[in-house]
Amino acid sequence: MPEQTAANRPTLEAVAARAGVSRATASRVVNGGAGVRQPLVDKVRAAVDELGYVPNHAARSLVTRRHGAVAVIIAEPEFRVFSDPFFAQQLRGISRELTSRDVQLVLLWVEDESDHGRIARYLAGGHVDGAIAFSLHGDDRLPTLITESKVPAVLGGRPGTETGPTLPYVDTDNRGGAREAVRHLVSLGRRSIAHIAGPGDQTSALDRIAGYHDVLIDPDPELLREGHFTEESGARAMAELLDRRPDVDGVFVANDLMALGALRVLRERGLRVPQDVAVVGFDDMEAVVRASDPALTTVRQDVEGLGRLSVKLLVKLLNRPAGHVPASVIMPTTLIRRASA
Amino acid sequence: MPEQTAANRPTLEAVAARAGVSRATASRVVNGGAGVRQPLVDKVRAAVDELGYVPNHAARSLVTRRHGAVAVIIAEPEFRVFSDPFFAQQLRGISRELTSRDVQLVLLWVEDESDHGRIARYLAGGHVDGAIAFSLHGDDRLPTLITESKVPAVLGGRPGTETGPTLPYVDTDNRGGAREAVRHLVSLGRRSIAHIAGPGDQTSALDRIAGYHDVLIDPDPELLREGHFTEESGARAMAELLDRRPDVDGVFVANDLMALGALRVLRERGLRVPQDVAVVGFDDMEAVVRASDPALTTVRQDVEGLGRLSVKLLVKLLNRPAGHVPASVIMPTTLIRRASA
DNA sequence: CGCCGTGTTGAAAGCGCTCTCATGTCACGA
DNA sequence: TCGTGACATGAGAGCGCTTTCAACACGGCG
Repeated sequence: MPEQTAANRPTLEAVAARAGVSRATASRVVNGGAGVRQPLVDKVRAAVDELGYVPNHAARSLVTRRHGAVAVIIAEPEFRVFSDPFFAQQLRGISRELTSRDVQLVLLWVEDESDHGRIARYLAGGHVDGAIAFSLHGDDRLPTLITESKVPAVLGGRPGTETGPTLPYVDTDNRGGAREAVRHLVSLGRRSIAHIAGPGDQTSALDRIAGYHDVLIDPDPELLREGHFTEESGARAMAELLDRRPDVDGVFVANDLMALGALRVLRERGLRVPQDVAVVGFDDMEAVVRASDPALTTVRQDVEGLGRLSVKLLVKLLNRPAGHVPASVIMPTTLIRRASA
Repeated sequence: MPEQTAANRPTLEAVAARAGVSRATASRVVNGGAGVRQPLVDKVRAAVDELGYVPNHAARSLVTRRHGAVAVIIAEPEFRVFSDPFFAQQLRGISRELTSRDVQLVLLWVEDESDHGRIARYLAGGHVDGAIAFSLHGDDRLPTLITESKVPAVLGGRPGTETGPTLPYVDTDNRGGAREAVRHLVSLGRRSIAHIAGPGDQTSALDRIAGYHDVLIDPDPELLREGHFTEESGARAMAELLDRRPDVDGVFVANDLMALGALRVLRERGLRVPQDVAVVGFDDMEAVVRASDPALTTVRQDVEGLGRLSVKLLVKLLNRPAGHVPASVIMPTTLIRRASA
């Protein structure tokens, strides 16, 4: 491969000349070689190798109107992205899946509403073939914005109370997973089963509450407490719970991190887990589960799989017969039984 | 702004026609309007607004050979990205700084050496104006790869034992910060000062060790223990330390997370901090520091600033007079005095 | 009054590629 | 032998933009 800088890259023209074919034929070979006879294919391939030819993406996009790139929009205030592996893991799933399709990932990090204009402009600018937005909160205007930009897009996580045309989404079966967790506690013979929920502006938290209510009809409101998905808020919720309902013998906690806090408080109060109080978490986050004592029984969700799935859904959307929007996808959960329940 | 899909976007031609000027003049206005008289500037601006014109990036790149995009290469095995806010924070700094310059961020996540080919191809493909790679380990071939791709690039963090042409980098003053930490312990009158270091394949860990040695000439090797930057490894190192050198009265721990583990062990052993053993961490990671008891004295590094700085350095590199490579940049640290030392 | 420099505008080339369409080739059947 | 259809190939248009260069207008100066 000859020495070359960004400036003097060989063009398809050069490849064609070297291979003794037309630019059109060279182009066909570079794009798969369909409809070109083998000897010519070989010649062109050889020329490509010898010259170190790499197609010019801008030129290609100009004519194909495709970009081989997808925007990933993270709308999340700083603290959550940092405290929660959830995002990194989902992003990794997306990254892997895009990579395997040879599609680039353009990261758009939205800090607040003041960024909306920029995002809208970028999407409308037609720089990407599609978009994946994840982590949306109840009142987020982002889905509307994205819809208006006309860029094919999917959401990671069920959107909130958006009206208007909705985008397809992927999500974990939060409600079903919660049901399974609570049913498990019931099957252990627990009578006073509490729920430490996540923040009410996130659909995942709401869905888990719904699952709790699916199984336990009309529970004492004191048994339902809200945390912020952090260890500390889980501890606080557990403490309050014990103060008001000392008879509690089972707790379904909306995520593992809060469950960790709950376990700590139970330990501090001298209560045995699972004998006195059985605890079930949600997520099956490796680092957290490993740190827990006793080992945490929890509802596993495949976060990386969620990321991958969002890409698959987007791809389906991009290849759809015009006007047909694919259905949203819900990923199943698995109850992982360990020592805590 | 008229209804439009990705397909029927107005072109510069349309804007020019509507404004009653040539395409060339319209282009000048769109790109700042230098050398065009005010009345025409206004007319073109109006036409742009009325038509909702957005320049076609591919067409522009094709002629300017610039892309308005930078690749950010994360080379890190899964577990660290997740356990350590360091990366998200640095990424956010980069994202913010690029956004403010209207440059897009293309994320390339490198899992292992098998991805190197793909990365090299992408960089050589000339899709981006520059690259920022961060989190490199001692034997990483990535810098070489990047250098060979001829794409202007900077590194986040001092690279390891690479030979050959090195890329400019940004890094925290790990050595200076470590010196400051150890000097502080000395100033407190501590006599047996230990160091719990990070893994030996990372330059940041090595530099902090060097800083420790700068202050303490020829310390007992037993006072130096290695961890993996995790809470647990910090605890283990502290336990070993106490077993072998029960006289230890000061510890400089290479990061806050390990310091947290060290504090836990000290507490478990009934030792008072700082009275019996003074502890200094490194990073000043908010979430960790908040969880520590007593409040952790630590060396603050501005991680987000590091990310921003890497962008600034790259910009300098891109605008350099040919052949002139800007110098690497080291960011200063600050000792934050709290209760633990 | 003519010339020249300065500043503004437009015509047109061309960035590197894809893709349509016309042309050519070849095997086969009539 | 010739026509025919299937397939392979090349010529060339054109994607939307920037940028050079020529043309032109205008004012000041000799």
